[in-house]
Amino acid sequence: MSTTAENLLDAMDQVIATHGPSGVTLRRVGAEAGLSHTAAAHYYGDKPGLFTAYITRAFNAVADGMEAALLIEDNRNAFLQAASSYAEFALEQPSQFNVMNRLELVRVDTPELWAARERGFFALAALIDRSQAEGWAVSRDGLDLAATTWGLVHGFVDLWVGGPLAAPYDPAELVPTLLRVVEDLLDALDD
Amino acid sequence: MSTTAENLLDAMDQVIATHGPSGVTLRRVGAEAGLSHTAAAHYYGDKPGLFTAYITRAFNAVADGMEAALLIEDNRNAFLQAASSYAEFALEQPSQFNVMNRLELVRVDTPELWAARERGFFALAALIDRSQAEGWAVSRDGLDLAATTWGLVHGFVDLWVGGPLAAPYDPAELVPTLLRVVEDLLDALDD
DNA sequence: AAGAAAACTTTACTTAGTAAAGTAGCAGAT
DNA sequence: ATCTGCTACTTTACTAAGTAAAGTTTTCTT
Repeated sequence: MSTTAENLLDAMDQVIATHGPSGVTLRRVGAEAGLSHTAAAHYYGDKPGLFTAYITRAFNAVADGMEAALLIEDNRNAFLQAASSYAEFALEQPSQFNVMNRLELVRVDTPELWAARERGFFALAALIDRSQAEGWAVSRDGLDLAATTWGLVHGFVDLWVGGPLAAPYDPAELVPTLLRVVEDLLDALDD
Repeated sequence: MSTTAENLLDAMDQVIATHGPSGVTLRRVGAEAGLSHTAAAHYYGDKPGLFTAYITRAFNAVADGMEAALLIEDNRNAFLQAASSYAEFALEQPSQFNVMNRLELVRVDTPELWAARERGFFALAALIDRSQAEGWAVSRDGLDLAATTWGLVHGFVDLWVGGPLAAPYDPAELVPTLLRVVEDLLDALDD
């Protein structure tokens, strides 16, 4: 069973898919969910509030994937799993991925949003910590490594999904290509 | 001397800086430029048209930096110059950088926009071509290399400027850190 | 000097966000 | 059993903003 509030977030997926992020109106989201044009505002306060809830949910989904990757014991495989789960999320939930980093859509002073963002970052940081404890890239700063690896994966996927690399490339090639690149990066960062 | 049309694009910088990308209204842009609320629509057709012109100009500015980097004879230094010019553009023109990749804001079927995007990509591709001709990373696919290097630089800068890495990091450290990362990547990709 | 085109403005209409008040159904308390 | 209040919305109404269309003024062009 899903609540009315959750149904509104599901309606967002549909509205973004058909009308794009800028085509999101509270009226359309309400209509898509079979409710009045003020229903979304009732549950989430206003439009930024609706986007905040939507994006928070997306970050938590990404963080779930990262934390699942952490369960893999082999560090290299854990990194690869984290990267591919990020890419797969982008491919499977393009509506969510496309708006996740649009800070201007959200109410930035929302603790739940930052907590959701940090969950993913902390999972990556933990993996790096663990890898360094086992001798990988020990001469480097942990935060640097997190920024580098996250930056590469995010940038790569972002450009592929809707960016200028979308045209020349085949979506089915994203994950394998990304994995090659991440492997190279892991080797490059090692001492 | 600058034209009224250019003044409107300059007004955009100001409006985005003070009200954010979603705070851009034709009325505000007109007012900022000392014109009526329909002036921007007169010159650029409509709001997407205004953003298209604004973003096209930004891509051309980035491409200028990339093409300037191409003039450096040493390949490694050319890569580093290209990366730092990208990062410096992001730091100096945050308003422009923040909306450059927002495809939903623009009229995507605008040849000038794609031409401007391609200028930068082609400059990078030319640099990679040249580097491969001189023996660097010869076993790899050129497009792969372009995607990887652009993806890393873009992702890194994007997360630093306004993204989740903005908080823990100092802007002044962006360029030096990025250059370290790019050097590592260049070594990693080499055979 | 006259006509045309360029460079805007004025007016007016429609869509969308949002505040505020309203209503229907259900849950205990009495 | 009914009263009270709460939950879950809707209705109404107002204002900001995009945009079409027509109008006005200035500036070329010849």
